[in-house]
Amino acid sequence: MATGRPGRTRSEKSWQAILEATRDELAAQGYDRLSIDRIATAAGVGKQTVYRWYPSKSSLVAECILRGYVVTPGIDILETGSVRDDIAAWLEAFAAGSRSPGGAALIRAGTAAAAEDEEVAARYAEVTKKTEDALVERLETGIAAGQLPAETPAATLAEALVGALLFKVVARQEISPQFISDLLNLVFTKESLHPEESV
Amino acid sequence: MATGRPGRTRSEKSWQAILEATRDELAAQGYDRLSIDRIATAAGVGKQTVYRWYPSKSSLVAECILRGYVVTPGIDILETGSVRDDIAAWLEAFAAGSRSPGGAALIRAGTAAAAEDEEVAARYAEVTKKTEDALVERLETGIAAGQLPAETPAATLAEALVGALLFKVVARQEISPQFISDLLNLVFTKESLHPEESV
Amino acid sequence: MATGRPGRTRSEKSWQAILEATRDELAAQGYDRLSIDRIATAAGVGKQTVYRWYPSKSSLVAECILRGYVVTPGIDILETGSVRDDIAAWLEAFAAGSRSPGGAALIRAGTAAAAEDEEVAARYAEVTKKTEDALVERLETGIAAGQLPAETPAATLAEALVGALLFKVVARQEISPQFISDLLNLVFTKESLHPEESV
Amino acid sequence: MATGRPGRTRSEKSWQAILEATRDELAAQGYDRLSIDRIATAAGVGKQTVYRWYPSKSSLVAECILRGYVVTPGIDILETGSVRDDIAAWLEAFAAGSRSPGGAALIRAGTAAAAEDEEVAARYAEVTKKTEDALVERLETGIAAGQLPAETPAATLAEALVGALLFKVVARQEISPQFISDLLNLVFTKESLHPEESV
DNA sequence: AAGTAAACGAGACGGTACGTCCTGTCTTCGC
DNA sequence: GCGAAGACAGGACGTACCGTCTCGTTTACTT
Repeated sequence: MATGRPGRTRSEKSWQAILEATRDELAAQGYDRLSIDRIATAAGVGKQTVYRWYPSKSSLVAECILRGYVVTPGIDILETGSVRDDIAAWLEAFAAGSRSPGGAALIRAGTAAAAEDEEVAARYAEVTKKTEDALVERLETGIAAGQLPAETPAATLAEALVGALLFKVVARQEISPQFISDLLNLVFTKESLHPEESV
Repeated sequence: MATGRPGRTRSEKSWQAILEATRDELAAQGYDRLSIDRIATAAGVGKQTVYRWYPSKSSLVAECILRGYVVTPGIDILETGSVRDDIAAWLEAFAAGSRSPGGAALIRAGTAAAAEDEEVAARYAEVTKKTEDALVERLETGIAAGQLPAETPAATLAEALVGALLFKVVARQEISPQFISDLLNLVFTKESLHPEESV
Repeated sequence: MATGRPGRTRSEKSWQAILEATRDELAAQGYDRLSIDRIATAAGVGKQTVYRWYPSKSSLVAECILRGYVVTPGIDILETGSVRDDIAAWLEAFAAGSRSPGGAALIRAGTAAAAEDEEVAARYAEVTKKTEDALVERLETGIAAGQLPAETPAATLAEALVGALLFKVVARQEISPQFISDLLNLVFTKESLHPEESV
Repeated sequence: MATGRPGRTRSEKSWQAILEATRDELAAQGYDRLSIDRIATAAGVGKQTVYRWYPSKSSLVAECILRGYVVTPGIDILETGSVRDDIAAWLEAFAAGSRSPGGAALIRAGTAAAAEDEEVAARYAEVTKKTEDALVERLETGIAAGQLPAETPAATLAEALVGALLFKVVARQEISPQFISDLLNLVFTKESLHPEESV
């Protein structure tokens, strides 16, 4: 695979080691305690190599987020026939992820990074958008199946759900079964077309 | 104001100058670019004075947040008779606040701080809780007035609304009238007791 | 010992540790392999403390030289009655110093530093001047005693002697007894008033 | 010009460009601020090509010195009949060289390099030796002509003269006509066989 | 003419050191 | 005795070079 450019080709291996080290540091230390020195050492790489790939701490983190190393609120949403069940499964999957060892730490670090830096925010939004799109798709199937009111604003609903969950993680509150159940009740109101509901 | 102790009393003025300088730095630089050195200089205060009041960057920011210097999603919620109108007014007030010059920057800095530090997260939750409580109160008045279903989980709804809004700010997306309108439609479903709504 | 200035007083101890560490590094590594990092670590001092005292590697070395940590071609010149014997003793003392473990290394490092940096050169000249002055004083006593021609240009002679010796050290050549003896014969020529000479 | 070996022949042009770039850097920056990177770039050459010719900064400088790019204290010594006049001419030529723009800078850089590195010192000594040999030759002619005492130690005298001059350059002092005149008076004492001298 | 191999320019690699900034602590003076 | 001023040890920053190691290309010698 010729590059056409002179000089040694950039090391794919170093690049991956950098991203992995960054993820580990993010989970262990959070965003503002990240140290490029430490990342480079952990990755077995010169500091200059880190800077050759990414000009700043924030763009490095942005890349990690974009590549799903950090915030991946599970894109896979089931399609079992019941929208409510599928959304419930997704909520529980997210809650489970946020309870895993580094899970919440990574989400918090990523959110902090997004809150502090415009570029990171853009990547963060890109990634959450994917989840929201998957949610929207499932919600619209539900609308088509008559399981949700026709005028449900799916995109906004998806955004609100993601926001609510991330907020819980940032505020360091547990995403309890009760919370999930309440959210479901809000989305699928009594008046909705899914009358068998109970908390 | 005699303290009964010998020696010079701690300067209230210094203390305020510190908090104000911190707020300004937070708005201008964000959380991880905060510098105690700069804060002390800007406040015209010795570094030790800062540390005398607050043992760390995070607890200083925690205090700023707690005292409403940073994230204040307007606690005052109207009671005009229509829950929907009152919630709409609150949403719009928040949106307006997030569009003001330092408004979004402060919210983002505070959120980043909360995401990175447990103590800050606790204060952050304390502050958002006040807003949520006010929302809950208004929602329950609405329920009592029959403007919302009896089984509406007010606390969770309040949390989700706050989360959704903060997420928009972090992701650097505008809180559009459409978004607000959609949120209202989600809360006050067509089948709800407020049928005259339209986007 | 009041300084009149606020703030912590500069640590005399740190300062001495820095100079000693510098001297050790100079002897061990030479001038251009000096590392401020290493000096600071060896002195048990923060790098900033080094820079607070000296703005650059060269001014640090300049100070070391000036304080006699580096090039001290023995100022003490005897006054036994015979100029020739006294100068011979001094030459031999210098030769001995240049043969001691770190002796030659320090002289070379200091000379390299002087050759590369104007400020160091000034201090270097200051120090060698002291030796030259002592030599001149002794030579003039000798002239007065009729042991040297009246018109001997003592200052230039002193400078030439110092230069010749330093050159030998830089060129990494031994200062042999023969060389010393030859120098003496040049200064105290056969025609001079010290007729008992033999190589 | 067949080499008998396969592969591209080493580029004479690159080699010269390297030496010239090194000399320019030495004159402009001194020895310890030399940068192989900069030399390679200035010479329009890959860094590896520099290292192919010379394994280190010091051996590169050693070569420059040896090839007379750096320290050339003028070998050509006249033979007019008067030793004193010829030595005087040489001293003045050296003084003139040390006053030329890059002249003193190159001498200082070379001396610094010699003081810091054994290999460079060896080449430096080789080059100064040539000058000393030429001086010795002229001095011995003078001795034979009866213009200097028979027992004059020519080699040591030559070494001392070179050392005295280089020391002046390193110490950044001008080689004044007075200094030259004094040196001559020392070598050719009043009692010597050239009595018509006066300052 | 095709093949082999060394040297070329370019430039990325793992590292070390730079000089600056900041942290949290300690110390000295002035109010 | 508090508070500003500021020095302290320590650690991270982003940059500059070190000497090495590929790249793709050019040039010479060998088949």
